[in-house]
Amino acid sequence: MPAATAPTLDTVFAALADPTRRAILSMLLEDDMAVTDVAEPFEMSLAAISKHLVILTRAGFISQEKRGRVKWCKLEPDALRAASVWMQGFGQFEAVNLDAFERFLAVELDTPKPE
Amino acid sequence: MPAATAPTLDTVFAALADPTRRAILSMLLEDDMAVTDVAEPFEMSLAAISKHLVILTRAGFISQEKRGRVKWCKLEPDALRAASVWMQGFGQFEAVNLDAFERFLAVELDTPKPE
DNA sequence: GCCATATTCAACCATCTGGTTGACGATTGC
DNA sequence: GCAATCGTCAACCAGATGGTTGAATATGGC
Repeated sequence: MPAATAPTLDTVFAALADPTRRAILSMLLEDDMAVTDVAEPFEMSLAAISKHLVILTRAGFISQEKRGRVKWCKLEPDALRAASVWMQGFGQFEAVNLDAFERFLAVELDTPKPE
Repeated sequence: MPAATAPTLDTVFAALADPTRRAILSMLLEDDMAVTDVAEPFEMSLAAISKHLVILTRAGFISQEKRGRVKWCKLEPDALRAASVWMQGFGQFEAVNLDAFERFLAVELDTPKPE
């Protein structure tokens, strides 16, 4: 389930503004993980990590699927696209930049995508 | 003066998480502006805008130069690079994505850059 | 059935954030 | 010189954020 409500740039950037959450995303880059395993390397309670995961889910960065009693967290890299596109808009200063990136996006945004 | 202390991903993303600040950046995309002019379209006090500009400055997104009694704000698009690079790391999932973006960055990051 | 494991919920707390107002310091123009 | 303009500072406030603990809810294994 990729985020109930369409994530806004607000929620997307706010989610990325916390080092713990960015670290979690990096961990999930390697493989899907159970909540308990995500929490293991951090020096904070499981409940705190659980909250971070809710925020990441609402921002659309991860999806969570419960199999048995463990809940698996999976990275959803598509969520970074909206933010990335917004940011790259500021590259317009250098003509080369926009040009190159538009070609890049032409390929990247090929897949149809609601919202 | 491009930010006294090197901006962290924390400050960069936090700066982008506010709609007012993103709107300010968009305005500055068109041209440099005085603080008063930046504040004009918003329904909040000048002091509030002044605070937002401090946050954007600390994040490295803008620089401010005082000429006479007017302080001019100028966009500094380089600041987006670190964040952009970090984000694109998550594109690694799709080989195409990384490939295209690395070519893109190869050109973009040509200019030498500390940190 | 029962105990252990996995995760969330609820209440609480300190701190950060984004806004306000009013006073203040610089600078300009007449 | 003096009034007006530009911008920040300081104090304050409400609400969000990031953490805690302890209880509650599934589920799995024996």
